[in-house]
Amino acid sequence: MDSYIERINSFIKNLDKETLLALSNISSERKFKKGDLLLSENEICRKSYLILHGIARKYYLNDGKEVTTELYFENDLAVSFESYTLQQSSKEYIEALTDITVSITFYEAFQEAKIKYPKLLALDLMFAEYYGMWLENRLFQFHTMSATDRYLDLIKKSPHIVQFVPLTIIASYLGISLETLSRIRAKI
Amino acid sequence: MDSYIERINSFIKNLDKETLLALSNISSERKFKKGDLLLSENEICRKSYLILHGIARKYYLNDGKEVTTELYFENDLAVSFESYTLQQSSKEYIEALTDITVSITFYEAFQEAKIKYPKLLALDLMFAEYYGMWLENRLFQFHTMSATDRYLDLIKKSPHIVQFVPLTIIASYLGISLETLSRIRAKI
DNA sequence: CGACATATTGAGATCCATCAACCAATGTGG
DNA sequence: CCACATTGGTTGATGGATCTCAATATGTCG
Repeated sequence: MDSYIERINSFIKNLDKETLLALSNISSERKFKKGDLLLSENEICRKSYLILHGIARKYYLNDGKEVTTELYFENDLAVSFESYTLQQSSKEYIEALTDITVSITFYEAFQEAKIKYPKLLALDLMFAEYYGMWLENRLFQFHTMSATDRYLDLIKKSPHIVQFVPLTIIASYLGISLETLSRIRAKI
Repeated sequence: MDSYIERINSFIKNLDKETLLALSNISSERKFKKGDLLLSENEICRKSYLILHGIARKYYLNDGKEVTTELYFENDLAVSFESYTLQQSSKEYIEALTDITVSITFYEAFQEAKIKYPKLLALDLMFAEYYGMWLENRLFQFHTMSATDRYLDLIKKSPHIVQFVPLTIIASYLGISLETLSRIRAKI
């Protein structure tokens, strides 16, 4: 499943020049400061953000508490999936955890480009498929693994996460309390 | 999000005749008996199954225990997503919970048809998007809700499930033990 | 009817959340 | 440069949710 990202990247690299140009024509670079919100609740997610540099996260509020749903690093694509897909108001926030640089593509422009360049449609499908597999894997973890095992799996597969992301956020990403995470770490 | 299914159905209805014909040309109907496996672990999922009548489920084995990941009813599309997408061997089983009738479409034929008929590519994307949103919602439930709340949500949104699916399977679908589910039901 | 799958109920153990106190590092205004 | 606030993390005590094991009940089907 991990190699699917490589397949996507090689698909992008091998796009014809025309399609690549069309894609770059509807994308633009921008910087955000640590703490900035790229998307807020109740906004419609009209842009996708390709993280070029830095770290970001997606979260929602549940009973006033932040629940982190995804952490973004270099080359990750950040969107609030449901809000973006349905162009409806978002339940989620996207926040810069460090100063970041992103490549922004507008939903509307991408939709139009997909009609003209079917390869972009295929690319969109690949992104959706990758996200689906990623979600399935995450669901598997919640369905079958203990808090400790989820943490161990995280540091095994993504050791960089623990280096750069506060434990408070990691705990919420893993669906456990900060205190439990602290105790898990103490035991290892 | 629920209305997205309607959008997909109306998209299908409004397909041009040529595309519809192409689609029906690569599909065929078949019946399975209760208990039959449509897909086994270690097989590659080379077909998608549109449930025309009856009930099915998808599950995997974890420590020898069945973990149900999805329940299928009329008009649901059954595949092992990762196995189907990557054409790699499956970790999951698909099983008929009653006698069922399905419409089968082969992966290979559909891939070819998508190239010739870009609207099928768009349709494939819609299915993937719908599945992604469904997974996000399920993840939300595991991330934030108690066993009781997950059960209440299930009977609210899908009362038919409880009528036709054994509690053992519902418990595993909800990620709780059969005993806990039994106690939850007793309390209501 | 017997046999096997399915569901209920009880008792005890375990995992994890919550509440509260405390600590360390960092940053800021005076 | 200090005093103090803020943020992030640790540790302890306790309770609740849920699991596991075991016994029993109910249902279903040949």
